[in-house]
Amino acid sequence: MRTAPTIMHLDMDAFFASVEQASKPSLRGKAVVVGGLGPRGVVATCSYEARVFGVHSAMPMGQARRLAPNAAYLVPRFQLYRTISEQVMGLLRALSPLVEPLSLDEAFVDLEAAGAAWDAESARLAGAGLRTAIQDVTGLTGSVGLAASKMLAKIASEQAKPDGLVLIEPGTERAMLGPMSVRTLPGVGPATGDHLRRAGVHTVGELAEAGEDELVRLLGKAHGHALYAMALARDERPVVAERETKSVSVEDTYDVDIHDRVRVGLEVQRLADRCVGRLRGAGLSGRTIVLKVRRYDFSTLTRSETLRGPTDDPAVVREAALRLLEAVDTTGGVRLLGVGVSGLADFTQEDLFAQAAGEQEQPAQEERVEEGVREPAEPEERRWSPGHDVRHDEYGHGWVQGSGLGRVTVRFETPGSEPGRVRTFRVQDPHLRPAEPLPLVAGAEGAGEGVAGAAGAAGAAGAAGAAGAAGTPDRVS
DNA sequence: TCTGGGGTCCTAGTGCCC
DNA sequence: TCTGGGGCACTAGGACCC
Repeated sequence: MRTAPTIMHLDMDAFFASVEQASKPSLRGKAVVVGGLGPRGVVATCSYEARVFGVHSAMPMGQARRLAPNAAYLVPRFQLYRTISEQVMGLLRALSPLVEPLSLDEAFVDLEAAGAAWDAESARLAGAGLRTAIQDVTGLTGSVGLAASKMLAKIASEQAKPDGLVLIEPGTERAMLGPMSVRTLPGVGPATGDHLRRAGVHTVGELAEAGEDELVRLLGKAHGHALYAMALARDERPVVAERETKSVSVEDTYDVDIHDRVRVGLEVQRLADRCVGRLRGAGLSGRTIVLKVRRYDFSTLTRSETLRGPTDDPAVVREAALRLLEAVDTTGGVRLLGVGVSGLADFTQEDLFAQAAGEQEQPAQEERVEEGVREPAEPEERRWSPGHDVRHDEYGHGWVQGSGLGRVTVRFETPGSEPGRVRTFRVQDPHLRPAEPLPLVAGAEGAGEGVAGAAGAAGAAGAAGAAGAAGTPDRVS
């Protein structure tokens, strides 16, 4: 392990919710919950204001609504988050070529690799500079952890949240870790935590005292060795810039359990097509087809089949997935279906079977799937998702606050404006159209088209708290 | 109250080959 | 010829992460 704290972990604060607050002035300082809004949705992220009520990630949305009934509930806008994430990753890469993204809002950076830092002081300066740059470019805050290993840098950034910087001085690690809960360590979730607790191990210090042999006996070889090393603050994993994708999958949870076997089959084919679309988009093919079924009682099973060679042929994947489905009992209903491909290669080598199957190939597009299985088609029923941007011919740029009963409620404001007013329209109003998100900071590029009206710095303190998240419409057009 | 979606990694059982 | 063991591929499931 290195002797200077030159590994950095960046974690954007409540990322999805913060992006929504930055783009919607009326939500700043308010409880914001982002996640699936259907009957089986869960919370993806929520603002710190919502966490005060006990709301947290992975919580069922119904429970969140009971805890924070006045919060703003929005669906995720992944395309926008990806755009902002790319801006942040660009800032990291300007610091060092060795950047390891973990997700849209997290990354490790090896500061030593490019000479960006060599000791505690230079690392702290680099971290502080990065936080300022992120704020300038995106208007958002991120927390930075600096330490001599990835594990410790991640723990440090967790301690730094929200909007802070923590540096763990080399030599102090074990004393710091000792009293912490075992759940602090990466890889210790509810199951392992419970397992350890039953064995009388609660803290990282007790984990180290238990000894390697005991941990291997309790948790298995790989996990036991890894956890013992972490308990001693030993972590030699390097920052890896390029990671190969190992599998590609898509899955859907249905609002209501599906009982009809024919419908299940159609859904599996639709998922197979979507999965192949992703696979092809990434220039990949794969050998192993995986079907995932979650039944009415939440029991989950997977079935897989390995082909003779990698494929990206939708017909081949569809047929394999349907063969796997034949061996699954779906009586009682299914709540989730998924199709995945693993054993990936960056080439396609269709074998004879695949070619034979290709002779009766059908188009990969989802349009192939029969009606009645899919979402209602536009434009008969225009759908206005909460949180999505819109433009009105007369009132300009805004976002959907809610819709129902043939009405859609829109708040007209932009990232740089004061909190805006709410108006309600008919869902079919010809003057209202979906719009691209505006940049969070005036002048920042790439967050969408049409920067008009986005003047002024995002995050302006004066904008916070001036309007309720669920304001009453003041006009119906 | 009732549990998303997209991943990675590990373990254990089984069958096959040498 | 029989048996055992190692190595490997495959399959299924579980835990964990964001």
